[in-house]
Amino acid sequence: MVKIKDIADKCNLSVATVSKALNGKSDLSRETIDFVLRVAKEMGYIPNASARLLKTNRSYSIGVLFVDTTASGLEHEYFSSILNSIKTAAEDLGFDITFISHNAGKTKLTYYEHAKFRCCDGVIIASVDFKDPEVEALVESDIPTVTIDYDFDNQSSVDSDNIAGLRDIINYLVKNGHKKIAFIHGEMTSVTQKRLSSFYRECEARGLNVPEEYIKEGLYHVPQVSGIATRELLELKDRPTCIIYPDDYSLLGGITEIEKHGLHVPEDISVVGYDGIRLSRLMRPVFTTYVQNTAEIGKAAVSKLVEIIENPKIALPERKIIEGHLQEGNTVKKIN
Amino acid sequence: MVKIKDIADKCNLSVATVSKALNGKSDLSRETIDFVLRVAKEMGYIPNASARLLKTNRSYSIGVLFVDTTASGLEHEYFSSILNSIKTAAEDLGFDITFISHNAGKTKLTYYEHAKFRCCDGVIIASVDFKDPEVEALVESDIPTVTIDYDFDNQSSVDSDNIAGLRDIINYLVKNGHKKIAFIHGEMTSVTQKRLSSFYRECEARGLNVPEEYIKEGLYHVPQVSGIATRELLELKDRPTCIIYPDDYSLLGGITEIEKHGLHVPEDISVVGYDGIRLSRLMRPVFTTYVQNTAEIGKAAVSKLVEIIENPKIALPERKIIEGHLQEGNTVKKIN
DNA sequence: CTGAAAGCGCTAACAT
DNA sequence: ATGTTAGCGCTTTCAG
Repeated sequence: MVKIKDIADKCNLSVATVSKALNGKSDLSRETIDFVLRVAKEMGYIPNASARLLKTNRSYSIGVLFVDTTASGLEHEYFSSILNSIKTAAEDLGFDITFISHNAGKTKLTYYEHAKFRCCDGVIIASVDFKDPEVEALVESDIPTVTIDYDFDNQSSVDSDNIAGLRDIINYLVKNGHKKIAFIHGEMTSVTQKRLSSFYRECEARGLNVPEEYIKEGLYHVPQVSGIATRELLELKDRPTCIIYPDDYSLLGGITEIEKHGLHVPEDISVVGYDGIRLSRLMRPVFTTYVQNTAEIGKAAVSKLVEIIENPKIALPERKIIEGHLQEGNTVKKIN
Repeated sequence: MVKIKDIADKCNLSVATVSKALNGKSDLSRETIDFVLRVAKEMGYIPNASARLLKTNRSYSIGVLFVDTTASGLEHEYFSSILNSIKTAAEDLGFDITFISHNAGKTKLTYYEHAKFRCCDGVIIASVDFKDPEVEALVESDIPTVTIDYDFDNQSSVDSDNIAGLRDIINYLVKNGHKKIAFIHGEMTSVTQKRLSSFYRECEARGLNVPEEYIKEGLYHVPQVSGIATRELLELKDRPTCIIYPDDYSLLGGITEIEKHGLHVPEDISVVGYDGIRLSRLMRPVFTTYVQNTAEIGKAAVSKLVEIIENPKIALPERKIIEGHLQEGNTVKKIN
C-alpha cells in the first residue's frame, strides 16, 4: 500500500507538505499541490481511514442500530426502506454506515461499547426494544444519536407522523360516509399509543361513537392475528362498516378472512391499511392505506445526526415529525 | 476514553503487559491477567479498533457492495433478506459490516479504493451491475471477495440454484399434467440465462414442445410488464395451461391481468412464481413458487469470505450453490 | 514472567 | 511555502 511517506520521497517533499496538499490546505503553492496530487494519483495512493481517525477523532462513520427482534426488522419493507434512505443520505454526505451489534471478534460488547470501539461519529437507532437499558445507555452517552419512531427525553428523534396518519384516515372515512369504524391496532408501543389517541380524538371530534368492541389488539405484521380479530368484528351484531388495520400485511390477513365469510371488499365492508408498501399498490383492489414517508424519515435522521456531529455544542435536541399521505385506493366504499 | 496506558499506570505494569493480558496471551501469570482484566473492567476500558487495525492490519470488518440500481436493491425482499442473513452471520463471527460506496468525505473513490480506505478484510458483492469495470477491478484485487448470484472466473461465489429452481418447477408442472408451459423471464442476466437453459432442458427431457411464442421477456419486479406479457399469452390461439413468472411480484401482475380477462387462477390457468417472499404465503390462493434460500445464501457467503480472510494462501475459489425448495401453493391446477 | 521501544499511517502545532 | 516533530492507541519483537 502506498502511503504519504512514499509520495513525499518521490516528490522530495516532507510528509507534512504532502499531507497538506492532499487535504487541500491553503498555505501551499499551487504548483506543489498539483504536483503532489498528480504523483499521488500516479502511485495509486489511497488514504487510510484508521490512521486518520486516530489523529482526528473523526471516523466519518455512522452506526446503525437495527435489531431484528421479531425477525422482521430488516425484512420488513418499512425498515428496509428506511435503511435504504439512511444509506443513500449518509453516502451523499460522505459518511459510511456500519451496523452496531453485540459482538466484536470473540468479545461481547454493549451497544455503546461497540459504537465506541468503532469510533462511530454518531448512531441512528431504529427498530429496537427502546426499553432495553443498553439502548438507553447509548442514547444518554457522549455519542450523538437520533432515534426513529421513539422519543427519549431531551434527545433528537425523527418520527413518522402517526397522529396525522389516523387523522387523515378518519377524515377520509367520514367524508365517505362511514360512522362505524373499527380499529385493529398493533401491540402496545408508543407508536400504537399515538395512533390510538389520534383515532379516539378524531372520532370524538366528529361525534362518532366508538363501542369498545370495535377496538381490537392485534400484532404488527402477523396477518393471522388480524384475521382472527376481523372474524370477531364480523360476528358482532352491530358490525362496523370499515376496519382499520395495523399495517398492509395485516390488512391482507383481514381480506382473506372477510372473503372466507363470503363477503367482498369494498362492497360489503371497507378496509384501510397502514404503511403503503409496494404491495399495497399492486393488489386489486388497490389498498386504501396511509403511506409513511420512509425516504424522508431516513434522510431527516441522517441530516439531523450529522448536524449534531458537526456542531455538538450548538445543535439542539429536535423532534422531526414526517408526514406521510393517504393513498386513496379502492378498498373503501362510499356510503351514505 | 480510558486507554491501555491508563490501566498500566493503575496496575503499575507496562502497557505491553496490559495489552498481552487483555488479549489473553499465554506467557503471563494467572494473577496478573485477572488483575488487569478486573481493573480494565472497573475503569470501563473499551479497545480502539482503529489503533489495533493500524498495527495488525486486520479490521474485522466486512464490506458489503449492494448497489440499488433499479431502486429495488435493498427494498426488494430477496436482497434485504440476504443482507439480513449476512449481517447475522457476520456478527456471529465477530465481524462488522459496512457498506461500500463511492463516497468518502468529500472525495469520490472507486469501490476498491473505498474498501481499502476502510481496510475491509473482505467484501461481499451482491445486487450490482457485475459488468461494471469497478466491480471487476474489486474482484480481481488483493481484497478477498465473494459474489452472490454471479460467477467471476476463478473467484468464490454463492449462487442460488436457478437450475434446480426451474427443474423443480417443470417437474411439478408435468407431474400435474401440464404440457403447455409458458415462461415469462426477467431481463437477460446470467441468472436469467440459467433459468432459461434449465427450462428448455427440462422441457426437452420430457418431450415437451415449447413454441417460441411461449417465451416472453419481462422485467424483474415490474408487474405491469409481466401483465402485458400475460395478455399476449392469453390471446394466443393455442393458449398455455401454465405461466411461469420471473418473481412473485410479477406473478401478482399476471394474476391481475388474468382476472381482468374474466379468468380464474388456477381453474382456468395455472401460474408459478419465483422467490417465495412472505407475500406468496399470505395470498389466497397461496402462490406456487420456488423459494430461494436467502438465509443460507447470506450465511454461506460470509463463511466462505471469512475462510478466505483467515487463510488467504490455502483457500480455494469455490462456487457454492444453494438449493431452495418448491412451495406447493394453490395456483397450479392438476389436469389430465 | 514482564518491560522497553519501535512503529502502523496520518495530522497538526510549531518552527524555519 | 515547506519541514520537524510529536503523538493518536495499540501490538509485537526482543531483552531482561
